[in-house]
Amino acid sequence: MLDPRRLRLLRDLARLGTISAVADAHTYTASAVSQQLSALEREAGVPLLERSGRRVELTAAGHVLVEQAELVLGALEQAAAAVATAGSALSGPLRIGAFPTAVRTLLPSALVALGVRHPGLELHVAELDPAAVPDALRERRIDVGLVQDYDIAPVAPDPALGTADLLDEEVYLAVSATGRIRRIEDAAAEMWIMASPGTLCHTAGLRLAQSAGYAARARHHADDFTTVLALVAADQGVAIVPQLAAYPVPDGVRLIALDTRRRTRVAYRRGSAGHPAIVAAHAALAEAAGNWRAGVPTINQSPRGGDRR
Amino acid sequence: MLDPRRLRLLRDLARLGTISAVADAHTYTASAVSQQLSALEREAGVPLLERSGRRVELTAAGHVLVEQAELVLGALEQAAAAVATAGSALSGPLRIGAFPTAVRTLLPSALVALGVRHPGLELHVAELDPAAVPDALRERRIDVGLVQDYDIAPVAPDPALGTADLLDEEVYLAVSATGRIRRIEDAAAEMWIMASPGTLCHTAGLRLAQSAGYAARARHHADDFTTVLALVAADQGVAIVPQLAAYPVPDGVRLIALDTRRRTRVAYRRGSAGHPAIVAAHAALAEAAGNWRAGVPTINQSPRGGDRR
DNA sequence: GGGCGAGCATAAGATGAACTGATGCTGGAT
DNA sequence: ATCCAGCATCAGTTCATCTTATGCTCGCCC
Repeated sequence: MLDPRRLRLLRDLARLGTISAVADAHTYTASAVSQQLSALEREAGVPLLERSGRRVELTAAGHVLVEQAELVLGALEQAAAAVATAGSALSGPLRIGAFPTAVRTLLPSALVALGVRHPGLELHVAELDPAAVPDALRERRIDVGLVQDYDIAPVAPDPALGTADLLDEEVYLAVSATGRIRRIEDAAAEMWIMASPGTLCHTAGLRLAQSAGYAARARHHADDFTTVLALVAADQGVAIVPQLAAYPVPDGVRLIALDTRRRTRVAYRRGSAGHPAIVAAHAALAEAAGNWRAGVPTINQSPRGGDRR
Repeated sequence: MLDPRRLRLLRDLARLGTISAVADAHTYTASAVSQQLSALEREAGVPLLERSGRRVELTAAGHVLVEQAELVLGALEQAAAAVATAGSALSGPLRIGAFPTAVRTLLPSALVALGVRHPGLELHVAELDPAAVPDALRERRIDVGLVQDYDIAPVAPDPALGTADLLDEEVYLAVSATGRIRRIEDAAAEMWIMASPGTLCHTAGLRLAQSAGYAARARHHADDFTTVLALVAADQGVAIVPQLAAYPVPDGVRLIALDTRRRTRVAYRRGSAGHPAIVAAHAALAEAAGNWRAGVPTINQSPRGGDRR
């Protein structure tokens, strides 16, 4: 009988490309992964890997088994969800991964709500960039995460995940309150405060500037929007800031509405949508998002923006 | 992540009723099964069992998980079949369970064919009564088995198995060549040589006598048809004998065609129909059955029998 | 071409999980 | 009341998984 833990390793090898990368992802040594995959080959009765230079590649049979592995792992997720639904009370760990702004703004009240409604749950929250959420879910480091996309930086859906809508936000150019900038086009000569390269915020910033006809000149990199806004207030540059991070607007900062929006979704492993802990987490987060939405203004004046509202 | 070996134990507990029976079926101790099921409860996060007198019963959540377990186990079988199909050559064990007459008549040539076509296969044959085949497949003691039913003793399909047609045989009353019996109705006063109670042959024999208006008087029990026919030839009684076991007809034995047939099917775990080893085994057995069919006569004269041919 | 590091496979050992055997408790049948 | 069935738990044994060490091949860069 094929072992699901080994199937996961094979699946992740197909995705990550090297045994070392899989070992890192699972906090194992490469040796452990190598031996487990050899054991899987013996179980399967056919070669699944072949040496290719320093690396290994999947054989045709290996690729077939990766596809089947997704079905098996999905069935296991569904089984776990079904049995949790049938149980009378939620218990056990629930690991939530969220980006820093959400941890600051949404998670406090969501955790309180979850703790009151389901005292048996062990709640764990970790800060995690949305781009890292799919891997963390796949590798079972978290059970629920937050993923995002911007109009101007769309993200393809990941087939291993299910998602549910949480937030749809305006996006602003944050500028000094004493400056003369009226539109993003006026910020060509400004210094930009950007997120770390590789993050979606960074990509979105680059593309927004490009849409306005120039390449953003990055002077600072900061991922924490509280820090970003403090720099803007101190006249150290301009920055792209989503709605969730913009309020309360610090003194010295003015917001200019932009022609894009950011969407945030709750993500979980496909098959686990019905798991009551996932359902509960989504409900608590949605409630927190609703409360947040009720407390912040909307400043987008564009006809397109209006249509969206 | 739920462990499939534990899911199998839970599934088998639902079917067998006690932890001791599951332990016997898996050649484990009850203690090992108890501990593994406790571990499954911890994995699942809900109680799956509750004490009921000396025994345990499944909770509602336990029943839900048993249903899900069948899906998971089926997905694993499919994965194994798919990867075996993708491999270039068959290798590994193939365990075939067959009733003694089939082992004697069909298996020799089937094994030769398999050995020639797939030298990487490790072939294992065990004698196994058709009534025991479903459990043996479920418990992975065998990979392919032979199951049967008679018109007069139908057997409900087992949802955990897939099957494929192999043989459709005549059924005879074997009597002494020197006797005066012409029909089964004439055998009311005869001593019967019957199979062991609990076997399908035994049940079919009882029912055939009942259909002829009397209760068969069992004097001997024997499961080996070679022995049965020797006893008939020695005038020790009459017996129900299927076509596969009847030929070559020993001296001193006469066959009377009966108004029922026996069907034999190749059985395997559901989901594993596409496994090339199963495909190969079925093909080899079907070929052997075809060869056997070409070498034996048919003596059934009844219109209904003729229709069937 | 040589040196260095990446990447993997294998062997030996350490650690954790699965299984056995012993024990004690509850229950069901006689 | 007695005996045996059935299970849960504990302690010990056995087996599986993971780590560490080692050696090999490959690929990149100087």
